[in-house]
Amino acid sequence: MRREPLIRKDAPSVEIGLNAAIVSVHKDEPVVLVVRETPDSIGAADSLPSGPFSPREHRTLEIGLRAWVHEQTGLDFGYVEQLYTFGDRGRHALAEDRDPHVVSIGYLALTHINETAELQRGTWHSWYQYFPWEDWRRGRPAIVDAQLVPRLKAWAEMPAMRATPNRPVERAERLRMCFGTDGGAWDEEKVLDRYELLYEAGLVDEARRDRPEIAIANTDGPQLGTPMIYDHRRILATAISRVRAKIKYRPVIFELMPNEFTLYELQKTVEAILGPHLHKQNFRRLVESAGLVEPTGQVKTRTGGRPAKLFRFRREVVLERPAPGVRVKPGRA
Amino acid sequence: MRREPLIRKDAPSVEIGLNAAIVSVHKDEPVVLVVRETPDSIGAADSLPSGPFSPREHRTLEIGLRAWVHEQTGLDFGYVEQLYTFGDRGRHALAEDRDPHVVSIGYLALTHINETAELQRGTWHSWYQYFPWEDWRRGRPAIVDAQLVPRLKAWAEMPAMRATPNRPVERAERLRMCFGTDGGAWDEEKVLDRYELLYEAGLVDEARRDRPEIAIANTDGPQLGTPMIYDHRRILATAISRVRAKIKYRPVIFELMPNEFTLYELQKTVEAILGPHLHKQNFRRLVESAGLVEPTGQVKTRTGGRPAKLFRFRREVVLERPAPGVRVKPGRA
DNA sequence: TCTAGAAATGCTCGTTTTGAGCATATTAAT
DNA sequence: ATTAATATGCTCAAAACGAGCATTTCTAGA
Repeated sequence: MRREPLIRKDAPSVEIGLNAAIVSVHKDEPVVLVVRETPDSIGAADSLPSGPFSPREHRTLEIGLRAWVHEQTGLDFGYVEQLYTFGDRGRHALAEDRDPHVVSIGYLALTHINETAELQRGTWHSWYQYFPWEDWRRGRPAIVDAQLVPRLKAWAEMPAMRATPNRPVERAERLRMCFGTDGGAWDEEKVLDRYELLYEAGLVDEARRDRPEIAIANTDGPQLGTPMIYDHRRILATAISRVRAKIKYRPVIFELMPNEFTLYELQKTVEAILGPHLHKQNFRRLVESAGLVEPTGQVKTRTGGRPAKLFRFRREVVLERPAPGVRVKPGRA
Repeated sequence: MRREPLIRKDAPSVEIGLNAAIVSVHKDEPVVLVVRETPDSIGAADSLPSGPFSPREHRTLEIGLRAWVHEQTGLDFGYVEQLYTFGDRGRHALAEDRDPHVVSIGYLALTHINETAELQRGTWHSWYQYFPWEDWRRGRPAIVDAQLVPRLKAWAEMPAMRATPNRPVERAERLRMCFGTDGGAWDEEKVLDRYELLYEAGLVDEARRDRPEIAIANTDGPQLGTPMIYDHRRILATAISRVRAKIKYRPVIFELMPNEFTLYELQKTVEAILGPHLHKQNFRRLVESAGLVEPTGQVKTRTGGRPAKLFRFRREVVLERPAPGVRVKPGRA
C-alpha cells in the first residue's frame, strides 16, 4: 500500500499569530489585559497582546507567546493554556487577503495582579466591557431583554437567504440554547456560543466589519459591547468560557489569588469569574472538605467584622483527587 | 501610544498539518482509523489521516481536514472538534528541520461504523494497541506494574543531568499523579499526561527516535505500545483524553451509536471508552432520568434473554440541561 | 412441554452530597 | 455599651448515588 508521502513538499505556508487573553481579578472585577493598537486599514481598536510565531526565534509556541507579551506589556505570567486555533482572523481577512493566510492561536493566561505595579504598557479592562450581557452580578442584565433577545428573535425569523427550509428552527433552537429563551436556563459557560450567535446575526461590530452585506439587515440599534481587532473578541470569549468551565474541575482559581487569602476573598474571586450565585457557608464547606485549602494559622483583621482565618492553596490536592476544583454546579438561578 | 503594527509584514511562514484521530467503537472495542504510511527518512509506521492545510483550496481548517480524510480513506464523518495545536511534530523535526517549520493541529472525530462497509483505505485499530496500559477492561493491566512503574521509578530517581535539585521530587509527584503510585487513584482521563511522561522518560519509541541521546539511559526493556509517525501518537492520546472527559458532560457518546440501541449497548459503548466500571441498573437510571434517551416503542429480541427496549437519543436534552452527558464519576475503582 | 440460564427491568435502602437557613462568635464604628 | 458587619459552626430536609435483591421474559436444550 505504497502511496505518496502525506506531507507534500510544496505545501503552502501560512503565518501563525499568537494571541494571549491574560485574565485576572482585581477588586472583585474580572479583567483582561488589553493593548490598544492602530493597525493599518482598521481604525484604532482594542487588541490582545499578540505577535507572529517565528520558529527560528521561539523554541515553542508558548515561548513565542510569552516573548510577545513581555515585549508588549512587560508582564511575565505563570499559568497559561492553549485555547483554540482559528483558521480565519475575522472573515474579512479571509475574503480579501492573498496568501500567506493567517491562522491565530489563542491562549488563556491567568495571573494575580501585584499591586506594586509592573505593567509597562497595556491596561486591565473589565471583561464585561466586551460582553455586557455576561455580567450577571446585579441580576439579569437589562441589555439581554432590551436588545439581544428581541433582535436575535427578529434575526431568527428572518426569511432565509438561500433554500434552507429548516433554518428558522435551527436559529430558534440556538437562541434558546444560548440565551435560555422560552424557559431554558442561562448557562454561564456558553460565552463563546453567545458571541458567535451575535456575530452571525450581525449584532457585533466585527460582523459588520467582516461582512458588510449582512450587517445591512441589522443596523437598527446599537452595536453590542466594545469591539476588538481581528478575531480578538472571539478569542476572549473562548477564554472566558474556558476559565468558567475550568475552575470547576481544576484548581486554577488559585492562579488568581495571592498566596494567602480568606475564604470570602476566594469566594468573591470565584463569583467574579462565574457570576454571584454562591451560598457562603456552603462554599466554605465545599472548599474545605475538598481539601483545596489549608489554614495558615494567621488571621486577617479589618475585614469589617470578625477576623477571618487565612488559608493557602493545598497543592497536594492534585495528587489526591482526580478532578479538584470549585465544583459549583453550572447554570443555576 | 502609537507603535509598529503588531503583525509584521515579514513574519515567518510555517506549514500547518491537519491530523484526524477518528474514533469509533466496534464490537465493544474502541478503535481509531489508521493509515499506514511510508514517509521518507522514517520507516513505515502507523499514521493518522492527515495533510497540509492549504488556504487556497480549503475555506476553513475543518474543511481541509475533511478533504484529506476523505481522500485518504473515503470516509465522511459527522462530529469533529479541534483538540490542540502542537508546535513540534516530534522534536526530531524541531532539531533538524529548517524553515518552514511544521505545526500540527489535531482533531477528534467521532463516527459510527456502518457495517455495510464504506472504507476505501485505512483500517480500524484498537486504540489499546497504542496504549496497552490504558486497557483496564480486564482489571489493572499487567504491563503497568511489570514495566511502566518500575522503569518510571528508576527514571524518577536518576541523577538529574543538570543542576535541578528538585527534579526527582517533581518526577515522583508526576509519577504519582499519572499512575496512582503510592496510594493515588488511576484517573482514566490522564491519557495524555501518561504518554508524555513515558515520552520524557524515553520509554516510547518516539522518544528514542526524536532524542537518541536520552534513550541510551532506558534501553533495557521493550518499548511500550505501537509507535506512530511524527507526533501522531500524542495526538491520539489527546483524543482519548478528550473523549473520555467529554462524554461525561456532553452527549457525544451518541455519535458512536446507531440511531436505535438498547441501554446495555449504550453502556457497553461507554465502557469501551472509559473502562468497565458501571453498575447496570444505576446506569439505566442515570441516562433515563437525565432525559438523554427516549424509548422508540420497539424492542430488540435475541439479546440472549428478555428482549430489550430500544431507545434513541433525545436531542432536545441539550436545550434543557446545561451539561448533559453520561455523568459517571471520574477515577473510581 | 418444561426447565435452566441469561439478560432486562423494577424497586428498595442506606449513605453521601447538596441547598438552605438558623445561631453564635468576634471584630469595628458610634 | 450598642449596633452593624462579617466569620464561622451547625442542623435539617431533599436529592443524588452506590449497591443489591427480586421479578419478568426471552432462548436453548432436556
